[in-house]
Amino acid sequence: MGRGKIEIKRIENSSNRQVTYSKRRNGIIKKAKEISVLCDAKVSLIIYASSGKMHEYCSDSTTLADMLEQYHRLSGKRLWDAKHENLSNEVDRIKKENDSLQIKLRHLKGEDITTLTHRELIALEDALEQGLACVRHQQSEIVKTHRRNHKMLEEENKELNFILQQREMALAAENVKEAEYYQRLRDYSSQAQSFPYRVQPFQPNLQDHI
Amino acid sequence: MGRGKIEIKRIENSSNRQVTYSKRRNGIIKKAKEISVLCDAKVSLIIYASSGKMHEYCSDSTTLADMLEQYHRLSGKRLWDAKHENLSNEVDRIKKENDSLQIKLRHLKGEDITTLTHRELIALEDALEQGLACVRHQQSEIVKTHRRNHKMLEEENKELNFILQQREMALAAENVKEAEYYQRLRDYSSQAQSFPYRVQPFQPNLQDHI
DNA sequence: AACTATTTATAAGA
DNA sequence: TTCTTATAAATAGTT
Repeated sequence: MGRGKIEIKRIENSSNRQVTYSKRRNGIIKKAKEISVLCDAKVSLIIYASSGKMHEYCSDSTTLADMLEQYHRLSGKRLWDAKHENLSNEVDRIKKENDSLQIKLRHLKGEDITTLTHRELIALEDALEQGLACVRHQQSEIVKTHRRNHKMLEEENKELNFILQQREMALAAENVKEAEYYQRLRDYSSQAQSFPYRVQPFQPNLQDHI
Repeated sequence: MGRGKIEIKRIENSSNRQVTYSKRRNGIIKKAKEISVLCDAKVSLIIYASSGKMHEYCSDSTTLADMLEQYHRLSGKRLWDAKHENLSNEVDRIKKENDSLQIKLRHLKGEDITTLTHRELIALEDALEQGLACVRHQQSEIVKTHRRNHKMLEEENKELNFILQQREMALAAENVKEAEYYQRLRDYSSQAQSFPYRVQPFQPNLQDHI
């Protein structure tokens, strides 16, 4: 449709191709709009020019995501990447694992065991007994540790008490010395000014005991 | 383009709409093919009729999945993001649940319990004890059932044996009768041809005893 | 589904 | 790109 008929094959002239692309792209999008209005249809249209530029059209009544969702439902083909599929599979796998764990857990708690065989019950009993043994062993370990700690604290206490005592005794001795010194001082001063040399006041070195 | 101009608005006549849809759908798809050949473009076109039927076109040089991948690259919009995200979250959630179940299970088996507190160990011990109690109760139930079944079989056996005995006794009685009959027969024949009437041979009815 | 009068799209040119 | 216009193509209404 135009001044001359054209063959439907790649337009070799690049700028011609570009112009035709632009015109026909608009044409298609117009047609898409028209059919979606006239016939109540949903249309999704994505066009990439060879240049890489993208144009899209999607009917007002829907979204591209909706269209693809519906595509999946109708055709069964999943358009999105393998990742999605992988995730789906993983969810299923983990859910199954989860269920089996839940069942095991319930069995160990003694629930839902009426369907178990004699053999299974024996295995379960063994597991429970072993678990119980481990738990009790661990409890006794804790008690032992507590005792050990308690003992250590006690010894430390004793030692500290001993040191304290020593210091108190040292302090008492110093006090005695000091008392004697002041007594002597009083004795000298009662013998009047005749005392010929200056006496250094006593300075107990408390730093050693702090 | 047609016998008369039409306004671009929903065609109310249903069959008209259907016909127009069909014609224009073909038209668009033809246009899509043409532009993709003439201009080296990639086109993806999905159309849903209001009836729900789907038609699609995708340039030979590509696939719908490719188109969407490119769509994502060019527009940054992931069309299935929400779903993907949901699945991811679900995987994470279930994995966490799984881990916690695994840990609980290991604890019940007496593994990895060195980090537990005294309080936790006591709870664990209680759970194990209760589990063990349930399992043992179930075991005793099974034994009881077995015993009951055994008893029933024994009684059934006894009954069958009794019936068998009765039948053997009946059979023995028949045998005695038969022997007496043949003895009498021999006695008669030893008294020569004087016996005036024909004797029916004895036919024991064994059917009654089978 | 086929026909055809008419509208619409567009190729080529400016 | 955009406008113009001759012509090809699409299609609305009809059969």
